[in-house]
Amino acid sequence: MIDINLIRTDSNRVKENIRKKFQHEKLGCVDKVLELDKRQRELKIEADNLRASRNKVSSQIGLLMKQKKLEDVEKLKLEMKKNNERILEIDKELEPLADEIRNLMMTIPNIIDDDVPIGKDDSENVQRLKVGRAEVPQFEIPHHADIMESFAGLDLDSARRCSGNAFYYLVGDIALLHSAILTYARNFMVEKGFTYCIPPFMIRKEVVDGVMSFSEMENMMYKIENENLYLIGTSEHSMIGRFKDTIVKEDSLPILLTSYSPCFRKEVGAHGLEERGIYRVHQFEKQEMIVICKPEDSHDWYNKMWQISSEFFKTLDIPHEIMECCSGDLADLKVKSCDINAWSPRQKKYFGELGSCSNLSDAQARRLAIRYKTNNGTKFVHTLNNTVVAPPRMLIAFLENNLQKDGSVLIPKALQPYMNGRTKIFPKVK
RNA sequence: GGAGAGAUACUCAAGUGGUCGAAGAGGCGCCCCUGCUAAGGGUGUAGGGCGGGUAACUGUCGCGAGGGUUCAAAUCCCUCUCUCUCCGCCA
Repeated sequence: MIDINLIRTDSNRVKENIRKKFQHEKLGCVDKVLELDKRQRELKIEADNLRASRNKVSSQIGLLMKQKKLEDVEKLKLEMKKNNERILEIDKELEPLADEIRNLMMTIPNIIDDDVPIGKDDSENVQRLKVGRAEVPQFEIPHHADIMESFAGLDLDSARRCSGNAFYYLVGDIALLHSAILTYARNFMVEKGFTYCIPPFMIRKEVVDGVMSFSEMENMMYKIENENLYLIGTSEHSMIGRFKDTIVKEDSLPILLTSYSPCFRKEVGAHGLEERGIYRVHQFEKQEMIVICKPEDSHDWYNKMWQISSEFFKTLDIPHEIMECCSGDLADLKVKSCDINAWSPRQKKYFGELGSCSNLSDAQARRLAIRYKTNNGTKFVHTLNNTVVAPPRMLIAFLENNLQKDGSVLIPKALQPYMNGRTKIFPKVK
């Protein structure tokens, strides 16, 4: 939700932003908000004036009561009855007006950053950076599910029987690798100055509404039956929720956190849920980074954050690219966002979303009332989030890029301490 | 799950129908004292949301949320939510 003042003072900018995002059907919302807002203010002024006179008369009545001038009191009471009827009328008209404005405001997207590339959808995202040598080896790289199976490391059949489609068992070295990557990622972030945090894995509806748009919620969140609780889709949700309705100290900013959590996603509407392997699943684990900072600093933090991800990937010998999301691919709450895609020597292209770095500016802060105090009043903070690593997906890239011709997989130096010093793992199944 | 207590501004906290933007305190500003620190004395100051006004200023709403009673509600009534404490259960 953007500041309504921006619509009042510079509605063209808001409209221009909507055009940039190719959501032309929402252009009418802006004028509608202006119109409703005008009417709302007119009514409010009238009601405020009526209330002012009521307040005045009420204290008069108090005085007259003391002087026992009862007939005057009765006269005034009658007057106020009429007064109140009109107030009630106005309130009735005001009530749906406020809801309508709020609903419209919720659909108006956040103002995107000036340097976000303009484009309709993800096909127009722009490559910002390429790191590592994207090579195709002499031998053929099998599908990641096959690689895992060669290590006896993946059991999808049992997972389907136990939990259904898009669940998985990781076993043995593959499972160890999974956990090693997470632990490594956690320590990596702590060394960058981030504080490690384990958040709740379920959150209340109010927090859900604060951190994501309605359509995202519908497609992602699992609700707990008979409870006002949802399973988190990412620790970002509970990490930002941690600050709901708080005023943080100015000198505590920026707040740098790295959190671990399992993530649960319905993936409704996502294509290829039936696709083989563990690319798209209902449950995965993730190390996340969160930054809460002053508005003027969010731009810089955004750049720092995706660079940290890139550096992390580099230490795991994963060639990757940073793709800047174009205007049309940007979720409505986001000001700017980029994906980190890993090289797939099997598919011979970069593949999707091993991580996603976003600047939400004050969108979440506004909804959740997260502020900090300055010399002249309180201001909304800015919130940013970025994936450090989500191991199931990372495993795909990791295995493909570190696979050797003989079927073994190299463990990069950085990861070796977390794999009991092993430099290589070997397939179990011939 | 059972029982009890509570929710007031940045924080703590007083306040049971009219003079409550809401006592008091912390905080914050300035000054003094103490050679650091901890602490002490004096003095000043502000206060949230939404409106109107170039501005000084001004109107209104606000005391967990939503309803109700009343000319008038932090205060009375109803419903709901959340928090804390104790007990129970359990990694």
